[in-house]
Amino acid sequence: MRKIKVSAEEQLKELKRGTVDIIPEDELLKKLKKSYEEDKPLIVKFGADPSRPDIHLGHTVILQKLKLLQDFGHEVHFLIGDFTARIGDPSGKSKTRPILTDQEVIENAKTYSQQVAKVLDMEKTKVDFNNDWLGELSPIDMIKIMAKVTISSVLERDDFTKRFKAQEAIYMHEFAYPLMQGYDSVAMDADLELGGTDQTFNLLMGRHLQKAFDKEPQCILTMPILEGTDGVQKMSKSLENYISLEDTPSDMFGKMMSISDDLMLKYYELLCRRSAEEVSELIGEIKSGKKHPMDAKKELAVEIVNYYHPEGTGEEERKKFEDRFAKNKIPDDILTVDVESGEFKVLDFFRDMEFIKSNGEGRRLIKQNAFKLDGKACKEETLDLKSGSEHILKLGKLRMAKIVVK
RNA sequence: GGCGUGGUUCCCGAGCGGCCAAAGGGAGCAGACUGUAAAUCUGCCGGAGUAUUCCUUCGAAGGUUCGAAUCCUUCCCGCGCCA
Repeated sequence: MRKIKVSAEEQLKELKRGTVDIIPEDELLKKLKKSYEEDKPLIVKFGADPSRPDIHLGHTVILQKLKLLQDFGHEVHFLIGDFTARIGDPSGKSKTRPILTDQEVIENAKTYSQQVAKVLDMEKTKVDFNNDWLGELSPIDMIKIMAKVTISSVLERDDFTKRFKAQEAIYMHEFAYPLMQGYDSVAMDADLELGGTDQTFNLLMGRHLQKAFDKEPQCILTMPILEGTDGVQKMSKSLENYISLEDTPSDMFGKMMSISDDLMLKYYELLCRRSAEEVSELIGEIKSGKKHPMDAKKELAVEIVNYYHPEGTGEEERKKFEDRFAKNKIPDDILTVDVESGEFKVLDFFRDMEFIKSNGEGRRLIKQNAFKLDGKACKEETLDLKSGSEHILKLGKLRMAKIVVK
């Protein structure tokens, strides 16, 4: 049975959707053609840093492309950078990132694959660890790799340029990072590597090193960086603007609804699974006012939730959301706590619930009318509770709990 | 190695002996307005207390002083120039 079923031209057309760059496009087409003719899958590389096992929607932009490649019959290699993780982080942000133990790396890799499985077909995915070959390199080998790359070319990397100009520290090992990552491509004989645009330099390094080691150079496909829920910075865990694949359905839905309309359009382009025509038509309708942006956003939220949770969850969440916010109903699954009757210290309760970090914060919120008792703003810090009664306590829009008085 | 310059609260960044829990901006939180959107406006934004008050904080440790983020000493770290 044929492995590669779709013609090279068609593959390329689909692959191009949403990409920023394919370097170089004609070369990729050639590879695709050859693979089609010989029925030999391309080796597709995607690297991941095992120190952050929480996958979010930003990652899925690329994962979906990988899935597409799998569907075409190509061989996706999911590379866990267990060696590079031990060198440290090149972003410069966190110098003191703890060095992972082997155990942790294995654990993280496991979690990683579990999450990736929500998009990729793991049966068809090869998981590689770069320590397998990088760990075998001798100092001489390392130096031989280094001899292939000039300082100025590394310094050209956007990230380094900025830090250099800003007079921030750059350490030697950070220079080594892209080299190691690039050498992975040599070791893997990668035909194509995917990454975000922020990875362009590292991806090109793979290409460069492959040439330097007399291998056929890989092509590169870059995807846009998805902005996080704040709409400005890239989606990342450390910026806390991310939507995790592990988020509960209601969190996922709520986070999707909190994005701006502009951002929603981008999300449509990069995250939804509809065809390019459908998306552009929808965008046209929104812009012309034919479709209300909120409806469009709800539809997208439903779609996303359904994809990462059981089918139908999205519709349920939509209903809950509408009840809760449009109709102002209290959700059925509200956090419920039994309390003693009599004197009730509101601040202590909110602290126990971890709604607030300090009493001062709680007092401020109360002063600002954020505390609602059974739907009405309340300024009291101490309540007198009668046994048998029930109350809904809200602090702002999202923090709420029901108390049942014994 | 020498010289210079800098390390401030979640981030950026003012302050350079008392009026400093420390300007301003960003982020965050709350309120108004909405579509739980964005934008905008308002308030808050180290901890404890109802509070005029106290405690902890300005790279680290000592010191000077009635009093230090601010001055001195040593140390640690960044950056630049020279070598």
